[in-house]
Amino acid sequence: MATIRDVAAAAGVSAKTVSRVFNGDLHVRPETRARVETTIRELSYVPNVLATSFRSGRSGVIGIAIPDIVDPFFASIVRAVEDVALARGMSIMVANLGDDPEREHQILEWMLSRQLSGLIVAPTSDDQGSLAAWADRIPVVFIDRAPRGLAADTFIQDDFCGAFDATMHLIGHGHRRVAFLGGRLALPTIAARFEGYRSALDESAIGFDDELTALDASTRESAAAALDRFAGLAVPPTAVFSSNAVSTIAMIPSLGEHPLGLVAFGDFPLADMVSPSISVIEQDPIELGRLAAARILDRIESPGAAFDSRTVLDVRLIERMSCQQFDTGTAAE
Amino acid sequence: MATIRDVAAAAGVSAKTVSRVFNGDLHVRPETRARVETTIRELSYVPNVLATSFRSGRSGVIGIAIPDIVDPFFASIVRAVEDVALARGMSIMVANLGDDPEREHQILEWMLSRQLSGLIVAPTSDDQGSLAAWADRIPVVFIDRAPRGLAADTFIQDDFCGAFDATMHLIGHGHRRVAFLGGRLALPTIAARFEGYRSALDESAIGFDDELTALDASTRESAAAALDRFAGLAVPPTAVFSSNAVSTIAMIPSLGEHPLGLVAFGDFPLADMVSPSISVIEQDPIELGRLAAARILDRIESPGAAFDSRTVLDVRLIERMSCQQFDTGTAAE
DNA sequence: TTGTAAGCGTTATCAG
DNA sequence: CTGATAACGCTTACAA
Repeated sequence: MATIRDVAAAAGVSAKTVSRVFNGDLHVRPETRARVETTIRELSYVPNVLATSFRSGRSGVIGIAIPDIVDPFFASIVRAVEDVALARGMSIMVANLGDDPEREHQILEWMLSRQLSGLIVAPTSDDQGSLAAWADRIPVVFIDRAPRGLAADTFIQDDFCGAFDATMHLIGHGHRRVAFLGGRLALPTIAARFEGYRSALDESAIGFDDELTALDASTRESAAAALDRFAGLAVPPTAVFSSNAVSTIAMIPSLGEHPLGLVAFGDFPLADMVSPSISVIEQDPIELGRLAAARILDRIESPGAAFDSRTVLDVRLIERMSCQQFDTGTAAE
Repeated sequence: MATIRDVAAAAGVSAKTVSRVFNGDLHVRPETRARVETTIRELSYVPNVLATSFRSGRSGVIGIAIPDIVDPFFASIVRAVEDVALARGMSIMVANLGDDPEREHQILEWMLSRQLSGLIVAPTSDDQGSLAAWADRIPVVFIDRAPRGLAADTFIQDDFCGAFDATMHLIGHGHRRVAFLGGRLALPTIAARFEGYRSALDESAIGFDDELTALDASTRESAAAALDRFAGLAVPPTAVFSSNAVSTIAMIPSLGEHPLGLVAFGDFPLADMVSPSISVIEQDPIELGRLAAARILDRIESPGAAFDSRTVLDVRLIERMSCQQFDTGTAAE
């Protein structure tokens, strides 16, 4: 491994000159530059990234912490971030937070102690106040889930409106008993979707019924139990709004036994291929990732511009068949 | 940010002593140790990782390069690797290779120049000879796809037998015309599966028919075109062996129009929920990831033990409904 | 335009 | 048991 000094010696210049050539400094005589460049190639010199980042105090690494890389939604975000980062000469470090706030805390501390140049987080805990100390040292951007206890750039989608539209759509199909399925209300996304759901109910003069809410539905078993409970109610629901893709996927096996109307938040692979095909609120993880990455990069390049913006991406309903299940025939229009 | 010297000054010792305390060196008087530890806590001193890794020449980062993080198979591998790495105090750096050999080359060079402690690769190109120079400097482990032009630890699954069993299973259901769908034969996995498929044909005294192979089926459009072509054949196939999950998922929409028997390599979410449910050869990405990570860590800790092993994980057939489609009734047993 | 010297934070070496 | 010193490879000030 040739060092900058090896190159300098071989080219008969000082280390600083080699450094200048490598960093495109203009104040180098063309012939000197040419000579150094030749030597660099001959010795196949590659700067030691460890030394460079140590010296500069910046690692050139963007951290991205998400609940679960196996979820295609977050995987798409990660890929979008990687594309943007790579194009600007940075690399990414991925961390899976899971859904344990304690683990989140440990992992974020761990990542941050690695002198990241920036951090993108989709948090799982309900308070990010502990990041405040870090946030004014390095750029932190939140994605998909807004931070609590901390002001920072945030890129989310319109959870409220998406849920509102989804619920309204079911109501438009004549449903009066619409259940809410899945998700932890401690998450800002789920909380906003819950609000959207309730607003749609209010708007339609349908009272909210506590019994029609089932939060634990992340596995096939728990989703089945939730639908069973619904079926046992005095006045069972005829439709369900599923608040997240994990719950939607978990409930699919039970849909045969419980043919409920359904609109779900979050598209997923094969949503159009199961029967019935699932009507969904479509998000745009790639755009979300791109925007967050671009913002992080901007903040890294101009640390002065510390402003906290909130960008809300629109979502849209993709109508498939599941919303027509059990259609009571009293469509709104 | 307190440095080691701040702690040393505050505790009235030298930097080296603080270093010793931090690294659990035994040659420190208990009272000195106690004093230093107190100071460390008071100043909330955290060693600068950049400096440490610069000094040691090792980054403490394991690179993991895969074709596509959005593919749940590779996402599971990444997560397993992360779990193992984190438990041993290392972090991971993920890179998406795509399916462009040129991009693979650039990205691997890029990663390697970052002084990784180790690298796990599922390569996309057909020659990894260019990694040889790196491979004897840092541990490199291949996963899912065996390397070519280079000897290194490898963790793969039994592609040949999986494909053989899948094809045999279809033949057992009475099929005599079994097509092969999807995948780039340049990949060692697909090549081995193709061999398995042909061997099953041979074993059953069914001639291989070139026309029953359709490699381009990674999108819904191309998969549909492939099945259309099959249907137009003089003697069309009655069943298909799909060599990879991407092609399987791509062909699902066409299955309605072309009700072929099907066994597919690679399980995927909702494979049991589409109709017909898809019989698959199940792999174990988590075990694959765990093994590869453990090996990398071992190699990092004992660089001397440079041996090249090849571990082949078993796969197994999960029978669902798609293999019975178009059943000709002449079951083998 | 080019070079010199100093130092980023940590740890290995060698004294004491 | 503890400390001074040097060194890792690079870049920033400051000179020349």
